[in-house]
Amino acid sequence: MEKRKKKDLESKGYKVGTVEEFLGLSTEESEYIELKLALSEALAKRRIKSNLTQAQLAKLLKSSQSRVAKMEKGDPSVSVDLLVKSLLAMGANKKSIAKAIA
Amino acid sequence: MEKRKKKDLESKGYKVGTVEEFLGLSTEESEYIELKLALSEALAKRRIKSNLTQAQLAKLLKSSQSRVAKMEKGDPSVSVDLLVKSLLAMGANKKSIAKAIA
DNA sequence: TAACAATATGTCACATCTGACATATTGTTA
DNA sequence: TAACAATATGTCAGATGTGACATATTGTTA
Repeated sequence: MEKRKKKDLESKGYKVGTVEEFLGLSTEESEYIELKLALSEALAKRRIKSNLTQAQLAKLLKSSQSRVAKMEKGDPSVSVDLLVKSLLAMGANKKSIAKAIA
Repeated sequence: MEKRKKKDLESKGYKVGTVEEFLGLSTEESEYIELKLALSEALAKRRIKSNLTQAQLAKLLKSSQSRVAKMEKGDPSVSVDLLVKSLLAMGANKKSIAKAIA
């Protein structure tokens, strides 16, 4: 946000900061969430590109449609492990995963 | 391995191939293991650089010395999640993690 | 080489993740 | 807008991961 606007808002009593500050997240927590989200998105993209439905991908992964949906949404119940394994199962490699994260 | 030597060994009845072939791992599995190992090593490096013992790092992470040892060894009982969270807790960010993996 | 510090290994109770199912919500197409 | 396909959400029993502890092994220093 530009400084001008920030001052304006603050003068009107708004507290202005980053999303992390607003939600009370440490950079550590927000980095973790962002990393997970990056993997989620990479997974969804790959699936779309492969013209698969969540149900079809689920079968491929020996999982379920509902879990795939949660993976793609970055649901808290989904681990980074599962995301990584799923990406690898779809043909990704370390390098492409690194790229997705960075 | 150079082709010459490979032929030699094969002529003597050895089966020569990659480690993955030898262990019967799919590329998917071996990529996963390599990725985990990369994170393990990154963690150990960071700890050494910070002049911490495993016990000290454990305290920092609210974990235990034995778990830190397992993390650094890439023990199967350790998840990628834990490795990532630990790295972030030590000051790493997405970018540095991506770099470690790639 | 004895004493100590650091790291490694095995085990387990408790916590978190997972696939599966049911069901709700949101597209899509006739 | 009805019928259908795809995605999303809630729940739970069983699977897997976790910190903690005990103890073994490996380094280090006197």
